[in-house]
Amino acid sequence: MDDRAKRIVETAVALAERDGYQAVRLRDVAASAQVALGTVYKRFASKEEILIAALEQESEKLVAKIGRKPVPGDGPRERVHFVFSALTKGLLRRPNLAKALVRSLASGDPNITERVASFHALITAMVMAAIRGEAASEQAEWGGDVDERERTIASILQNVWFASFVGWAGGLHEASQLLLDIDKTTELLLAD
Amino acid sequence: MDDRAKRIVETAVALAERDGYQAVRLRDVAASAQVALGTVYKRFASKEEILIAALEQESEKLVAKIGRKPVPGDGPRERVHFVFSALTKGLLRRPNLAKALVRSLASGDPNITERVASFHALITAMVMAAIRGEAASEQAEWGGDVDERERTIASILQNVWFASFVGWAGGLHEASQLLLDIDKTTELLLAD
DNA sequence: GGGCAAAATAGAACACGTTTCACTTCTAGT
DNA sequence: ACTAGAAGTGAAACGTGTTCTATTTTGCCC
Repeated sequence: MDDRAKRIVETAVALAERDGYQAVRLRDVAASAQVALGTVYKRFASKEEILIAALEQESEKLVAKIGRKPVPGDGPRERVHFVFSALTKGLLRRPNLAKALVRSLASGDPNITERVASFHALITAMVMAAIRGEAASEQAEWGGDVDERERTIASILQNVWFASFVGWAGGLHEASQLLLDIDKTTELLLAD
Repeated sequence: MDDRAKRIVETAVALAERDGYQAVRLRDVAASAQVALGTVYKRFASKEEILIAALEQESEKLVAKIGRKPVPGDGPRERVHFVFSALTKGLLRRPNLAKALVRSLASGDPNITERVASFHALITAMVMAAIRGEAASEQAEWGGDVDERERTIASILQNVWFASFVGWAGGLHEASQLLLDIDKTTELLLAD
């Protein structure tokens, strides 16, 4: 990502953080990033793509924070709780930004399908690492020997978290519900 | 809902069915429903509200089809499968419409929060009925004696289905994945 | 340091959701 | 029937995502 693209994404993040999705007006983004509107569209095909790039940037930061070391905690449940707690807190520190990013994730825009899939895969991988008590970055080293049951459980947890996240973003419930949902699910799916 | 409102929603459904969310242009809706644009906005606050009204109409039809009789099937798993299968097939019969409706469900628009919550509650209630082998419409008769564990399981299944539905709408996977996700989840959560 | 292709720019223009407004038609109560 | 207020209409206008174009600037090769 070149310099201008970085400025564009950072500006979009700043605007979303302050006032949410609708505040990311591309004319404002361009002006604030000291770039012409045409340049924005040379780098990004749409507003959604800018926000997905922002999501990628933010998730890299989160992974850097919590994905390096083996997940702490005495059992799978505790470790899964830890990962989702860190993820959720990390994102909800800036709720307006978080809502804007979820909105892009759930937009259904066919042009960002691959990147949405990558995000989901990233979360699933982190959850699998948590179940096993490994560091998420070890994922790359695995052979093909992933336990199918663990993958399924991780995927369910990822789906529950995502659905609950969308629900929070839409005002269905408080942020605390996110972890409640995850905890209830792990209680039924994982040994202590 | 008065006559004009009905025509508006029906027109929106027809347009979404043919060409998806973006094809529901409100000027076209108004023209096709033989109504002025101002009248559309007197009935509905936004495009999202029209589509949510369409979702309510469609889910009523689905409930009428599958919610009247006790859910068929020999065990909770089979019955849950039946309900989600019917729901999914019913919606995916018109994929463009289904995508448009999911998009509204996941839009995060704060003005439709209550109706999104109602939809989720409806699905959850149907799943609980399926677990118990009852008819969903019996729900109203229940006292307060809902089994907390069953409610939790139903809610998890609802979340998984919704997340998978959003994934399908965004091109992440085929429609068949929806039922696979549900079946894998019930295998882990419910006795046969 | 001149020339050229690629990139960037300013700004107009377009599409569509949404709002507004001036005017007309209904409808209910008398 | 008459009238006041509600509802509907048609058209214009605005905001913002997106596209387009003519012009300028930049980076690079000789």
